[in-house]
Amino acid sequence: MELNELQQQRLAKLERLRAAGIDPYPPRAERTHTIAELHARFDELTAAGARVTTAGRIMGARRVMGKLAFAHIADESGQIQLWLSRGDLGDEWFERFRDDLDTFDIVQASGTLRRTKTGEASLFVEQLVLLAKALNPPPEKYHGLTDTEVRLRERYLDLIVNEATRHVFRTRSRVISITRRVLEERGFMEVETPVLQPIYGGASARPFITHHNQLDQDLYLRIAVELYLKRLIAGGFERVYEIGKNFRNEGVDRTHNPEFTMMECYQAYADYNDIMELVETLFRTLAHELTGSTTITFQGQAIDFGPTWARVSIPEAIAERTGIDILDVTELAPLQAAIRRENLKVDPQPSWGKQVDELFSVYVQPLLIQPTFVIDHPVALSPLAKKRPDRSLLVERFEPVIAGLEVGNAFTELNDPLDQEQRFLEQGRAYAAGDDEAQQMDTDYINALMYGMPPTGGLGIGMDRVAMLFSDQPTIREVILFPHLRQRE
RNA sequence: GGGCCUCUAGCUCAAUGGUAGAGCAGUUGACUCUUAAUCAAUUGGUUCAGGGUUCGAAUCCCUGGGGGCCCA
Repeated sequence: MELNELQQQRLAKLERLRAAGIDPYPPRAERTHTIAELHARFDELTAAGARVTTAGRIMGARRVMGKLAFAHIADESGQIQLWLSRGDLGDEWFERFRDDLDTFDIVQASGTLRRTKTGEASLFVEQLVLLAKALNPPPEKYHGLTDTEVRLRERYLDLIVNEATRHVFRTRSRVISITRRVLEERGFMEVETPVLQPIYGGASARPFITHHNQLDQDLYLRIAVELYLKRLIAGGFERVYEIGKNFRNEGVDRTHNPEFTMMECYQAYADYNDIMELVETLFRTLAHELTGSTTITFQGQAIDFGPTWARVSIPEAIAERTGIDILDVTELAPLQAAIRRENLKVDPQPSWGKQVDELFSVYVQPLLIQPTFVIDHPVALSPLAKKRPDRSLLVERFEPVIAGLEVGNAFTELNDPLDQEQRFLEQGRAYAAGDDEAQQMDTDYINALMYGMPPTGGLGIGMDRVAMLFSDQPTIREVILFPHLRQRE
C-alpha cells in the first residue's frame, strides 16, 4: 500500500504512540453516556458534578492553544465539544493530544460537564483514551466532500462527513420498516423464495446468468419473485410478501440500478381494486409517519397522499393527448402509420404493445405528478394479469405513478392455467422474434395453477424509488448505499 | 449505445499555448474560553493514462479510462 504524505505523517504518529506503550486500536471502549444523553441530561449531570465517559470521532479542526485546546467529537447521536487543559489532562496527555492525535481519530473522554464562557455545553476532559487512530485525513473543512464519485465510491466517508446522507439512509430504513409493519398489520406473512432460479420469470427483463458447478447447471439471478409467491398462494397461504433484491441486466440511470429492492405481496380472494386501496393506505401511512402530514415535497413539487388516487386509462389518455384510439388501431403497422400521420415524436417499437407503452411514456406519464393509478394495459404487455371481462385486449392491471415515476405494478392475477400457458407461448414467439425481455415458459408454475389458485390480487413496489420520493432525492444511486460504479483503471 | 461537459496538491478550486498557484488541511513556532480560532513561517504535483502538433502543452488534436448531465 502506498501512503501519501498526510497518511505517512499519521502513521508516524501512530508509531510514536505505540512506542509510548499505547495501543492505537484497543479492543474495548467504555461509555457511561452517548453524546445525545449528555446533552439531554446536561443540567442534571452538571449540577451533580458527575464524572461521565463518552466516545466519538474528532470532527473539524482541533483548536490548540498553548495550554488549552478545543475539539468536537461526534458519535451517531450527536456532537459535543471537548475542553482540554494542560492542568486537567496533565502534560503527557495534553501534548499527546496536540502532537499525536488528529481529526477523525476516535477517542474516549472522561470528565465533568460545564458550559464554556460562550455558553456551549462541553465536556471538560480529565482523561483521554485513543480508541482508533485514523490514517486517512478528512476532506476540506468548509466545503466538505462534494465530489459525487468519491461520495459513492467511499460511502463510508460520505456518511462520516455528510449528515444529509445519514438522514437519507435513516429515511430509507424507515420506509422499509413502515412498509413491513403495514403489511404485517394486515396479516401478510413474510417469506423468502429463491434468488437463484432455474427459470427467470415475473417480469420483462434480461437476467444475470450464473452457474452451479456441482450441478453443472446455469441459474439466473431473479428478476422478480412473483411466480414463487403465487405458488404459495396456490399452496394455501392467503397473504404473503417478500422484500428483497432483484437483479436486472440493464443500464444504469437516474431510476435504475442493476440490483434493486422490491417488495411484492399477494392477497388471495382479492382483486386489483383491493390492492389499490392497499397502495393508497401504504403511501398515506408512509407520508404521515415520515413527515407528520399526508403531503410531501419531491424536487420542489408538493405531492398529496391524502385523497384517493386518480385513475388514468391508457387508451383514453393516449386518445386525449395524441388523437389516436389504440383500441381501433390494434396492429403495429397501422399504429405506426397513425403516429406518422399525427407527426408524433416517438421511437418506433417492435410490437403493438411496446408502441402503445412508448406513446404513453412520452405523452402521458410525465404529466402524472400527483399519485395516479395508470390502468388498462394491453394484454400483450401483461402475460401474468387477468383480462378485463368486458375488453379482452386489456387486463386488470395498474401501475402507481408519482411525480412521473413508476413505483410499482399490480394486477388481478391470472389464475387460469390454460390461458397462462397460451400467454407463455405468446411470449416465446416474441422472444423468437427478437424480444430479449420476453418471459419464459414455466411449466412448473402452470402445474401449480392446475391445482387451482384462488382469485388473487398482487403488487410489486420498487422500494428504492419510494425511498427517493420520501427522502427527496433525484437519483436512485443516492438512496442505495453502495450503487454500482465502473471499476477504476 | 449517442451527444455535451468534466478530471490539476489530502479536500475545494485557479492558471487566455510561455516559470503549475490559492484557500483549507498538514508541518514548525506563539497563545488558558476557542468554535471556518488567531498570528508568523513552511512542506506538498505522474495536471486521469498513452500518443501527436509545437521552440514550448494542464491548456490544442487523437485514442483510451473514470465521473456528471441530457437523449436512447
